Amino acid sequence: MFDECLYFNTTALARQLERVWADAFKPFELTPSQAFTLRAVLRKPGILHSELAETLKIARATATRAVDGLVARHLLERRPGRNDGREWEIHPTPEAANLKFSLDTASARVSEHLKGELGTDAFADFVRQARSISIHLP
Amino acid sequence: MFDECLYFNTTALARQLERVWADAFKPFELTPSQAFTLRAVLRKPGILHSELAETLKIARATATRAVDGLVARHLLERRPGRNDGREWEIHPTPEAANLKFSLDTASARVSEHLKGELGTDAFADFVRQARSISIHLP
DNA sequence: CATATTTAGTTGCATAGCTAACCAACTGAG
DNA sequence: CTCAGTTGGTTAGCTATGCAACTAAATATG
Repeated sequence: MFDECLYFNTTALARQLERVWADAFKPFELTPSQAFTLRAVLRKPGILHSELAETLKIARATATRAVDGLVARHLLERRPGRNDGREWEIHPTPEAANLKFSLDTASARVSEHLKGELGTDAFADFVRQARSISIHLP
Repeated sequence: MFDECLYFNTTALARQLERVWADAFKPFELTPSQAFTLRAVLRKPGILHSELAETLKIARATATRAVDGLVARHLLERRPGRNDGREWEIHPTPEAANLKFSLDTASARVSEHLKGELGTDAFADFVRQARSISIHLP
């Protein structure tokens, strides 16, 4: 009914992908949000909240909650920023460090599987276009 | 950081589009979800909850809530199904009927604007690809 | 026909996201 | 140096979504 609508089709696809990636991270008992938050910190230990929000393209408030949850699960910890007393560095715990490879692999496995179904080029084109549309939007 | 990730880029784009369409429907004091729910009913008055959920690609439970909200705002009403006592038909109120054209136009205006920025073909290709990926997913 | 199964819709509970308002710490202008 | 403004992060309150469990109605099966 809204076959030509960018909004409708993108949001519907996003919800569907949410389920696919949720399955992929289920073995770790992490939601996609949690897994991506963790992956971002694992790639840049000591990242600040504001950087994290920017990296994940979420609001700062949302980043606070995401980190809260992973701190509660002993996967992340906050340390006071060195120069600026308002800032907090986010560090992975050793437990989280052990997951780094598996998480990246879990996500890569889904991606590879979908590339198989959709064709590597179509897949890459779509992602590229998504980014391109994104940067054109307000 | 997740530049090549289908999940990441699609969900981020979806959130961004959410904001764009939210602006478009703001004059009606409707969120995008509400506006699309209403538009779906306006296109098919008497639609059943299950059909609505399928049309909007949301869970039935979510459809229930969406309709609840619009019933509370006197834009929709439920009528008992004719044949099957479990079913409910969803009908637009006269007040909602007045909005039909404006809502469709508001959405079309955003789309046209974006087509201008992104190029009509790129826009259409992307939407087509989104649907194509969607039907390949579980 | 009586009971078991399926189906339409709802409710409870949880997650992730947002904006707005806030606090505390930093910065800069006078 | 002080006070106004800015900035990093948090909190409050809201929406949309999902899954799982439920109710009630319809259907099927024996």
